[in-house]
Amino acid sequence: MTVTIKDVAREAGVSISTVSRVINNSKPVSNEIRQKVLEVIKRTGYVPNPVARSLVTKKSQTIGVIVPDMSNLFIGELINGIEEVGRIYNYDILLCNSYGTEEEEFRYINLLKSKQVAGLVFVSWNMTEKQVKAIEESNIKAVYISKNAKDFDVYSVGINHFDASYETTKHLLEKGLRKILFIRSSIENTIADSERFKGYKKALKEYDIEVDKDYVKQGDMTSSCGYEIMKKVLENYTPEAVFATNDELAIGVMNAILDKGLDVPKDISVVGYDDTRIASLTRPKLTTVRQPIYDIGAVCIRMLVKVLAGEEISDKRVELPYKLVLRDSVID
Amino acid sequence: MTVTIKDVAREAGVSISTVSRVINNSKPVSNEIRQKVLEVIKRTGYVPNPVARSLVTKKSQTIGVIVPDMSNLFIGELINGIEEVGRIYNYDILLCNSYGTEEEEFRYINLLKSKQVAGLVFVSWNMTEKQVKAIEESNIKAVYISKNAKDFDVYSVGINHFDASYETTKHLLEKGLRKILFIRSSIENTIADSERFKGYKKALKEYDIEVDKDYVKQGDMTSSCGYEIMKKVLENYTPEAVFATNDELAIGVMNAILDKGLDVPKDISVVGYDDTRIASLTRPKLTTVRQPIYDIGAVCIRMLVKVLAGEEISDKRVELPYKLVLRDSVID
DNA sequence: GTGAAAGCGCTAACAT
DNA sequence: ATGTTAGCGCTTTCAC
Repeated sequence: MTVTIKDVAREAGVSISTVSRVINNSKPVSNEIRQKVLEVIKRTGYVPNPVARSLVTKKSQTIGVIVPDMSNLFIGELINGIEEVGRIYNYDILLCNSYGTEEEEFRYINLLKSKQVAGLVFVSWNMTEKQVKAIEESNIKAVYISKNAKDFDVYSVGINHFDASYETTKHLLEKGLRKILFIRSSIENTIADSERFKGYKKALKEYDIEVDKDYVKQGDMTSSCGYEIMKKVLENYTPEAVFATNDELAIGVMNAILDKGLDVPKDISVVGYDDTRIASLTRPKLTTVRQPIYDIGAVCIRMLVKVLAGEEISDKRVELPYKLVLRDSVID
Repeated sequence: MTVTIKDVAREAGVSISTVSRVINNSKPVSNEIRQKVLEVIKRTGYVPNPVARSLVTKKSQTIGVIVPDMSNLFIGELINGIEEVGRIYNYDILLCNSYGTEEEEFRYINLLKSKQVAGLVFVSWNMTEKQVKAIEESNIKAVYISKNAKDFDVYSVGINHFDASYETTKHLLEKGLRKILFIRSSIENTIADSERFKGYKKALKEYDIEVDKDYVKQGDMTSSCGYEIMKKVLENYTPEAVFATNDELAIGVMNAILDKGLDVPKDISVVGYDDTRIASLTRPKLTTVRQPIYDIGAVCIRMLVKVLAGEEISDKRVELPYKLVLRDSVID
């Protein structure tokens, strides 16, 4: 049988409240009794029942995490960070895979509410006003991770995509590359131009280059999409460089170029985004914008813990350092 | 305020027991009253509190999943399957990342027990007797996913690694390749030769080739490990083919060969294992053993649900079909 | 077929 | 500083 608070109380010759006080440090207990209780707890191997605890406190030690796809290196690494740091604060992770569909996201928000999760980490490729509304109405404290989280008045963690994109584009420009194809994620949902696109535009402008519509493509963030886009582009014209907004996309692009018999980077330079593990596995190795993915997850959960504790947060948006990692897919 | 069973009872003019009966279908309720209760539930948007429910039933609708690494394509895809199918059966996923360390695994087993999870999916690269013991003692029903799960008398899902490995090695042999380097995972923990290694040996034997110790290497399952192993090998001798027991490893191997100025597959053929998403992203594309990863997860959770329901399971070990996927990394 | 009541293991007033 | 007690929201005997 599992040992309960009652057993401990009886065994230690005290009331259950005293035991409760000891395990929660909620009220002063004389040192003598505390030691006695602790001893019994240790001896019996008592572990407080979190379910009973949740029932009365109406809070669990569980944090819901909604992600758009588990089989994605970015998400996986993110969860590593969320999970590991969450564990330090004694929180568990209840994982929900929405596959990026709004319907599922709403279902999960309700589910998590009924589960009385303490808080929520909401990860999305592109978040919307509607989602924020739904989460706010549920009264679940949340921290967001999304490319466009900056556009909302919510707690969020990420990098400065504008700067990163600007710096990357400028790097290509400095290498003498002019005709730069930009591949962005499909923008349905997003309010305005993405930060990344803005950064791209700013860099071009500094070089007095106009944004050519033919040089801005969009699609989902998969390698096959990158492959198809690039294949089609190469049938019509040949850019000098491609800036893809994630690594998989970039690899798809690179493969399309390679399969066409062209060389990367000699004929066309390619740069990716994220620096997931595959970025250094390709040949040529991919030059890419490194996001500190694990840290984003870690900081995110720390932020949530703070919010849950009612601590004051100076800035709702936290931006971590990024880095343009120079490898072999951009001409030197 | 959230609406409780009491509210529904009052509103419907019945007792809470009756409400409980209709929501659980646990005992007959007159149709008239049932309709009335259902109507109130619908109108008020009542959702039973799963926490309170767990407290009394001592079971939750949560399934614990212990994995060795989230940022791994194999694991990610597996979780997709587990999560999606689990959801169908109304189970949630409580995710635990053990980083492959025994200590964490044991901590999680205890944690999950205290959380009163309904069941457990235990994923490990290489499971041990000790782990099985710990899980059995915890009394949590579990299904295992591990290369060597077959060696234990537990519920498990996977593919027939012996056959797959045999077929793959034979394929290389048939292509005229003789000096085949086999890279296995580090074998501490494992009782005997792995199924995969046995398959490799059987194929060699059929061709009257003796297993050469220099041609069997081991290490962890990362690309960098594969790279290092291969780099060192190439300093001493040149195999005709390499059979790596996962894709990342294989890609590391391939890169070491490429970086040395040799060609894949002309100089050396390489074959991987798993067919994760990166397998078709490399150039040359990787020939590999496809495991139906998503399905393994899906079948696994279905099996667990059955076990939890007390259904009879004809065979504790379920093996799904695998397939040797021919791409470009093996000479034709 | 339905209701009253006990109790799951715990926390948090309220007493003392 | 410690004990008593009332629930948290639900399931489940046990009566009727």
